Amino acid sequence: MIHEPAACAGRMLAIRDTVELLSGKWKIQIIGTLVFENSMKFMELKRNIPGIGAKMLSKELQELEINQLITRTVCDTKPITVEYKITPYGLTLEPIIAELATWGANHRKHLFSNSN
Amino acid sequence: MIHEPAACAGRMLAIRDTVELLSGKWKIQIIGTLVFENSMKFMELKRNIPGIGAKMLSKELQELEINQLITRTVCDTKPITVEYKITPYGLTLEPIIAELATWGANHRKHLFSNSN
DNA sequence: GAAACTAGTTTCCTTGAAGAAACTCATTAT
DNA sequence: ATAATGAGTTTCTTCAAGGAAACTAGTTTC
Repeated sequence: MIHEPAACAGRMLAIRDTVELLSGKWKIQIIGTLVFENSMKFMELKRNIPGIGAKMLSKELQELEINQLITRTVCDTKPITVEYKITPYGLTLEPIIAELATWGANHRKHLFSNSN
Repeated sequence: MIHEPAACAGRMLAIRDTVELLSGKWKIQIIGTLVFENSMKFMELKRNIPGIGAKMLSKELQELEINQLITRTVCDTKPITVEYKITPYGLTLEPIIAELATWGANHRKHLFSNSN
């Protein structure tokens, strides 16, 4: 923990990079699911993430793949299925996901204890 | 780490709660700055966060205050200044901010080692 | 009295993110 | 034949997030 202005600016840059990579309404949820389940088919993901449409799911998955956080594998099944899997690199996001989850869970308690 | 579907759904809910609380282009940066600097005036924040406009800064600060992550204190100076300060509760976001920062920093190295 | 400073607010405008619905295409079950 | 399934793509539309610029208001310095 350094307080030099330069180090601070670099830190803010890093934060912005991460946030931008995970931007979009569904990316964190997709990653969160895949970190947890390791691998899922397109339709399984769609069913698992309530409210998401095919277009959005497809788009977000493409962007995650471009950033090497997940892999896309076409499976030779009838009918064809596509398996999405988290990469080892994608798994390095797990601490972030975990912190978001524990903070959110705690926040519920905080709200409850505050609203008498 | 449980894999029951109910626990998984709850976990996803918690993640969404946190993400929503920090939604908006500037909130994480504001929190990041205030976690680091502890307290700042309106204009200091504006100068510290490149690109943000007065309207957005004001709006995001209001929302953060509503969620008790920061406090707003009018100082009796000439001209008046307003001090924004992170609350103890806001400080509990520090692990998230820290993870975002270290992941982003690491991502830079990853990109570098991957290109050529 | 003009200009400058802090801390905003107001108005007006643009653009991109997101959604809904229909469509493709290959295969297979009825 | 027709419906269903998986994995998308395409089109069309809308709404809200965000930005720019001007404005308020109180005080103070030039």
